[in-house]
Amino acid sequence: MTDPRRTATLLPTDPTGRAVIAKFFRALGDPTRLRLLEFVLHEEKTVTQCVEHVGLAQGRVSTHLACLADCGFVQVRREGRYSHYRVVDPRVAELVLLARSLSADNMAALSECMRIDGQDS
Amino acid sequence: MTDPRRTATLLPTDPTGRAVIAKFFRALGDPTRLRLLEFVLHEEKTVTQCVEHVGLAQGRVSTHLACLADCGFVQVRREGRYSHYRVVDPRVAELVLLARSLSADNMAALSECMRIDGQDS
DNA sequence: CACACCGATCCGGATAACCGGATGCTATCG
DNA sequence: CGATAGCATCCGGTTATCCGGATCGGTGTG
Repeated sequence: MTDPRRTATLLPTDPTGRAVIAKFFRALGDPTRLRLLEFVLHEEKTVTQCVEHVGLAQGRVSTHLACLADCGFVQVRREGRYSHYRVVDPRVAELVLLARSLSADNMAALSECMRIDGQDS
Repeated sequence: MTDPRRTATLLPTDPTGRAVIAKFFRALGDPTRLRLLEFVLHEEKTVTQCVEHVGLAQGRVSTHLACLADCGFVQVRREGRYSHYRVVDPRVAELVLLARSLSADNMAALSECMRIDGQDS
């Protein structure tokens, strides 16, 4: 940021913003972020609460939450020295549920797919 | 396949299969795969057609398609030496449209999110 | 005002994912 | 039956992503 030139996204590598949609999906493609998303789905949580919940370093959790906020999945509400995160848009839950139902029919193949996260043996 | 121990996914790191869902989303988190998915959304395409469409190496495209198939987004139909790929489940289009509508409201923040694909300046 | 608390950002290091090019396998064609 | 076309898989290299630990700003508290 602090970008002098406003040409940040002039030629977005593709006409329909596919790269942006891909980024959007990648934000959901991390177990920790998914976990955090579920955690703040129904009620506001502070960063510290999230840290306790997922058990990762505070800096990491803060970054994950900021990422989710950038991508529009969660909202931040600052109050004194606390930051409260929460999901507001109901389409978020809808999206996750749709993904869950879609992947339920393919759990086997999906979990054996070595082309993503190829952990063998 | 050829799996001696059937304990492939005994303790999947999380109870609800969050890791699998994350994998599922990551499959959609690549611009090329997204492009291929759209390409085979309404009609069957061979690998060669896909290669011509996206302009990447044949082996790469083949792998991308296999990945999409593993994750249940597309189906394969083998005919002679041709492999025809296609989207069958209508929920796939639904999922992508939902993502598009959700990200549309956050294009600005999303495209500037440096925490994913941090390409600066 | 000094101090503890909360949260955001920066840093190097480790791992996963993407890529092109080469190779192998099967099916069709001449 | 040799040659070729269509796909799938393997390989080394580059880039992105995730991580913990350290640091820095801002906010209350004693």
